[in-house]
Amino acid sequence: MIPKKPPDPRLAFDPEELGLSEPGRVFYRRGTVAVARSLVGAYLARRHRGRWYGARIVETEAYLGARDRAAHSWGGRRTPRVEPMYSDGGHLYVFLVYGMHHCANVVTRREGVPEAVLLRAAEGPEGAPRLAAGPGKLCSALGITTRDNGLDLLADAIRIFLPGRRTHRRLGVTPRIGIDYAGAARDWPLRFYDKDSTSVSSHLRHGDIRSRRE
DNA sequence: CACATGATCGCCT
DNA sequence: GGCGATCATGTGG
Repeated sequence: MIPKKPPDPRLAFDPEELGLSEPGRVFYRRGTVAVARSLVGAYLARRHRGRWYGARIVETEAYLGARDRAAHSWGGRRTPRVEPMYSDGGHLYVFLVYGMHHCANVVTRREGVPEAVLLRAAEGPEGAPRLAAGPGKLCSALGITTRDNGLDLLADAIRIFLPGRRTHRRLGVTPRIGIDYAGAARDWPLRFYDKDSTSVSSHLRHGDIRSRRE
């Protein structure tokens, strides 16, 4: 069989040592904005050849299904590519953009409600600087490709781990990136990020949003 | 630092 | 046939 693309060895980590735990299905079935906020500070992890590799998520975006012009499922579009967005909360939706970069999404809500959270950036340990600072780089660092499309985050080799309670985190909110075509939805405040992380994606790193004029 | 551009291909119209 | 839920590199100020 064809070997999967391996994760970057610098992302090796131990969920138990960090005191992390996995959420249940109900976590993912909540409102998409709530899930997007909760995932900032959580860990995206992959089991590869008996070891865990993972990175702490520092930036996410919510995509609100049929009513959201920026979402692939806008207007209820249901094509083979988008199909995983219609699955039950807690599944993975991976797609290819610009012919070369992959983007990973966590599906939310119930089966039939096509909403998801785009994982835009994550950070590894010291020594892996900005390895996953962008949606394409995040997938590249963990070796996530369309082969992983549709995986169940509660059963398969890609998982989400939540940090312990009282974990410090300052959450920033802005409009989403790269969706200027989306009409009014362009300005919805659906991007969430860790204000104290240096690994957010490169567009707005040194501060706030650029002015958006029509 | 602020743009501009090229690479590259699956998906949708 | 056109265009992205991107990124690295190159130009100019």
